[in-house]
Amino acid sequence: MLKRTKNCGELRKSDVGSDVVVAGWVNSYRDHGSLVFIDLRDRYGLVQLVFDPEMHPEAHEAARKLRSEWVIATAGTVRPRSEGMGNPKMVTGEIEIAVAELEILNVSKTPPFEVDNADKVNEELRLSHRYIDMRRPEVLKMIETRHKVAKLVRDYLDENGFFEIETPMLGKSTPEGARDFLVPSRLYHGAFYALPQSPQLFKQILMVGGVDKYFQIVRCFRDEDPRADRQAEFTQIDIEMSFVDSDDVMSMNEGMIAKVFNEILGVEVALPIKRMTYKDAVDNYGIDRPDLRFDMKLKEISDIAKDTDFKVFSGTVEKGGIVKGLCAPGGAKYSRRDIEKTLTDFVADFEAKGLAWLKVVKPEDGGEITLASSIAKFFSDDQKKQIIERFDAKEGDLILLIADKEKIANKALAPLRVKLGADLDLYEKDALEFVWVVDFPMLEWNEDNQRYDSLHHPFTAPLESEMGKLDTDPGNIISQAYDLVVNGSEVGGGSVRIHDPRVQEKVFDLLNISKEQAKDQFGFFLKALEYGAPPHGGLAFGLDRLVMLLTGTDNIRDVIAFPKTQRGQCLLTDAPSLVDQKQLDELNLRTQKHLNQISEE
RNA sequence: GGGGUCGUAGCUCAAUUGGUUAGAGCAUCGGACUGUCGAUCCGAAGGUUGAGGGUUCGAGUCCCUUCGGCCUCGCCA
Repeated sequence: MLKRTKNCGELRKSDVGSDVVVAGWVNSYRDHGSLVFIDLRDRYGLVQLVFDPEMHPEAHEAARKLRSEWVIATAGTVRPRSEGMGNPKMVTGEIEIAVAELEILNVSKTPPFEVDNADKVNEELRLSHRYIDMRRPEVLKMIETRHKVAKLVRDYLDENGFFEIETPMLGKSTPEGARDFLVPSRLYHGAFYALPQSPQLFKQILMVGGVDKYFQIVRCFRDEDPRADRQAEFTQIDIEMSFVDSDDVMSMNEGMIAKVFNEILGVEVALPIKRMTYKDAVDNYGIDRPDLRFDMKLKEISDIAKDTDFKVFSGTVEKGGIVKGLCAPGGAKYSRRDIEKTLTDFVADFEAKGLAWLKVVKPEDGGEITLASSIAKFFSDDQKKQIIERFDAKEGDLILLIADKEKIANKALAPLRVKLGADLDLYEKDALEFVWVVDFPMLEWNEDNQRYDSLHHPFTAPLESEMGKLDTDPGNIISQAYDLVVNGSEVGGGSVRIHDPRVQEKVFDLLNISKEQAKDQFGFFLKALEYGAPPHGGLAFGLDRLVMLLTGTDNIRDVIAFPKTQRGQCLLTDAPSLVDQKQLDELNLRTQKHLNQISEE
């Protein structure tokens, strides 16, 4: 076999005259009957090969048979292309290789799609032939970026004294949180392991064990329906530190994030990253992960709305709801149909029952700006003026309002704001806005189950100053949790943990987890806390989302070498699949027919 | 579990209001060609219109069911 001496994509004018062996895949061929040109591709790029029948008839004859994606190695001489023959579109376009010897390393069936046009090909086909899709420079670039991020993270944390430690993948199922993936145990019939949703308890136990600083780039599993930016199997950069407060954790980690963005994108992240309280985020942006690339803050106008003749507004406020909205700069250009159909349908997905709109216009008589709308007649001139002032609205703007329960108004307005920000071009394409969201409530009242849920997770510590509220006012406890948000995407989050077993028991109690349940599910952990647990805290970054931001994609499958579909299938391997009866027998498992199937029989 | 959207040749797409034998570009196969680089030129082959059922004289097109991709609500401590 010809042994490779150079990579295709790295050859330059300076290599002219040297004899090289290159190997790769046939990207394209141009057969002139006499001269044959091949663009050869490897991970590093393309290079043009020339086969000349007068110089090397054997190689030329063989070259005429080459087809797309055949794997070849060639020996030849790098030579310059003469004046006007260069290809400025290729980085190797100033040279070519005059091939003396061709070795066909492997043939290929005609590929189901062309590598050059794969970005236009439907994703299903690309995923089932991921090894072909992967030959695209864009995909290899993602794989490279992901590798670089992992390396930067390892180097940074190593330099700062962290140990990389693996934790078990076969663990104990706990009913809290997301649905577990279960793995049946062969040795204990009827018992199951669960794949980790995160190594949360193990990393805390590592702190109890005196490890002091831990990290792991680790796969996590949550059996919930996927979205564009999440799938059931994902990777976290998991970090934990002892004897720290939340400021220590945030400053250590923003240093790491700044380094990653600097090395990969050349961006200087201004440190320290700014902070915003949970309350400010929800009040001004309707959500705990605000997109700060543009302003357009939400404003509440319940005080004005309650006195208007518009029953939808006044009635909602009377019933304890709010009227809240935003002012879209230049949004008056939307047609009434755009607003009443497209935008109203959009917010309806988030349970908003309606969307009121007011266009900011200048009257024909040239007076002061006012509001025009089918509902404008319900507002007095003074009320219109107050609304305009509240939003600091300008002529040509569009004010959109939702009257509903506060939770629903925020839930609908937050995505509406993001949509309008994009539609109205309110930010630069490559803008990056980082923010730590802090001061989260520790608990959240769950209406359906009539109990508290953890907003973060049950191991999150309250602010020390809030400890007194554990007995008196648990719903208003502020916790020591923090999320790092970039461009409206939560890329990481964590907290200072509870290290006092008495506090931990108290929190379980508030979460309506009985002593027996707590002992059964978390007994091992509570026990560990009793043997000298140091104060500790940490966080976890979503590696997939970080790489998405760094590569500018909004599809998580783009940043995973072997991703799964929306129904959790791997189209390459066809997992999940049925298994042999023998395997089931060994596990003492029997599959159950669906009720519908039974009734059909 | 719900909503939306898409599915036509290997790929990307077209096909008027339900109307003749479902077309085009690329890819494939055969031929021509000494400097191309998305090579060009000539020719050929390629279809259960995702699947099943229905309405109709007639269905890619309308209706029902179903499968799959994507987006999304719920869910995701």
